[in-house]
Amino acid sequence: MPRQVDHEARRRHIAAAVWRLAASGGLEDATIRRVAAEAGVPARQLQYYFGTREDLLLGALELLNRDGEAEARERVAALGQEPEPRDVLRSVLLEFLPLDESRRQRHLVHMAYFVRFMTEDALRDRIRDAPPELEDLIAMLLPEGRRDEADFLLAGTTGLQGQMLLGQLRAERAIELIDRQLDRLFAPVD
Amino acid sequence: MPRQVDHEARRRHIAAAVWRLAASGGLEDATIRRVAAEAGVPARQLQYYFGTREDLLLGALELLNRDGEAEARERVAALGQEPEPRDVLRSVLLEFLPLDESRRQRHLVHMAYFVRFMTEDALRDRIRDAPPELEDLIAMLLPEGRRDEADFLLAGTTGLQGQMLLGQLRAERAIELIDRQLDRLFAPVD
DNA sequence: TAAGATTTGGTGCAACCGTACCAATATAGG
DNA sequence: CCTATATTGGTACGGTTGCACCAAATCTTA
Repeated sequence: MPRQVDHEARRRHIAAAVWRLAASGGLEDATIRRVAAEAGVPARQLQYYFGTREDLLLGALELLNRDGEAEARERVAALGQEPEPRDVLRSVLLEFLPLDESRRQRHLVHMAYFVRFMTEDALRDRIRDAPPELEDLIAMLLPEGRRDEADFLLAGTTGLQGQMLLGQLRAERAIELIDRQLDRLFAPVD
Repeated sequence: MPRQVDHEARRRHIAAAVWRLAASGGLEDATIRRVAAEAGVPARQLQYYFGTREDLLLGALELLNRDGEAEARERVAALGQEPEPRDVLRSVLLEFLPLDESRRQRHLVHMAYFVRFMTEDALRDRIRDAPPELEDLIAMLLPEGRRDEADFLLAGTTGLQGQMLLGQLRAERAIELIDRQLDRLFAPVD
């Protein structure tokens, strides 16, 4: 057997270049040649490790999501052994806001893929799984499991995400708005 | 003077082709040649009426927004002479949901422009004006003018928009969620 | 060491891109 | 009718795109 290479690492290195380009100029900027230049590798290497451009964009998205979930899980775990439901919920929601460069880039890239999410079947399936379980989780963390409030809370958070990405909303204000909603939802019942 | 042509009509006809392509495949599908074919006019005509491709995309967005505002104003006006604040607010919020093909396409196209909104200065300015006044309006329509609730209500609505566009949420459910929030916000104070 | 599969490098091609350019055409005023 | 000008048509060009293809290089195992 010949020389072995860490495929995962190479793919991640290339994917990171895709993310940077897609975040700054949309998917149309993520051409094979441009990505190769951004990653500092010959264009041929992208062919070898991903195949077609379509496969490259799909693979880059897959890695992005994997990284994002890992990061999110880490931050929730950092809350300690037996965290309050409210703190867990707050942490989950804040994961959707671009509060650091990592999250900002991730959400930006997601926006770049958005139109394709709706028209291309391969991508459609890839996101139709996650959301329901996420809304279940939020509903469970809420007192009395109020489903309507859980759904709107998540919708509101993603809405704030969009406003932040557009530079229309500062982080402090977004967090404040979420905390006010949490205040209300976790208020003692009269 | 030679033959005169209704410029506005021609531009709108071409812009509609841009919308259709951008809604189905993103901005990268809206090439000059493709738009021309979609509109059924020679490519040269796009040059004449819009200039460069950048100008075309900008102009198409401008017309889209103009149409959208007109449609929205119409629907609010249809509420009658002295509508209840709650009905006005509900109507404004529902304008953000893709409840018919017109709105669906409009929001879809906006998503296609999203990444550019953030990176290109020419587009940045074009949207930084509207939002504050919209949030003011919502806050005014709310009892006691609760600014925090107004802001989160708008964010939640745009969040629901995204979920609907992705096919994760049905229209009835989205409207129900909004109505539940309105129930709460317009509930008589104890 | 020999072998053979894995990994690279570079290049070529057909298709498409945006747009500049030049003629031809059509029509409203004189 | 005639002419000036708004409008259209078609094309050509330099550049980029995705990808297929062929050789060379590299390293592990037998």
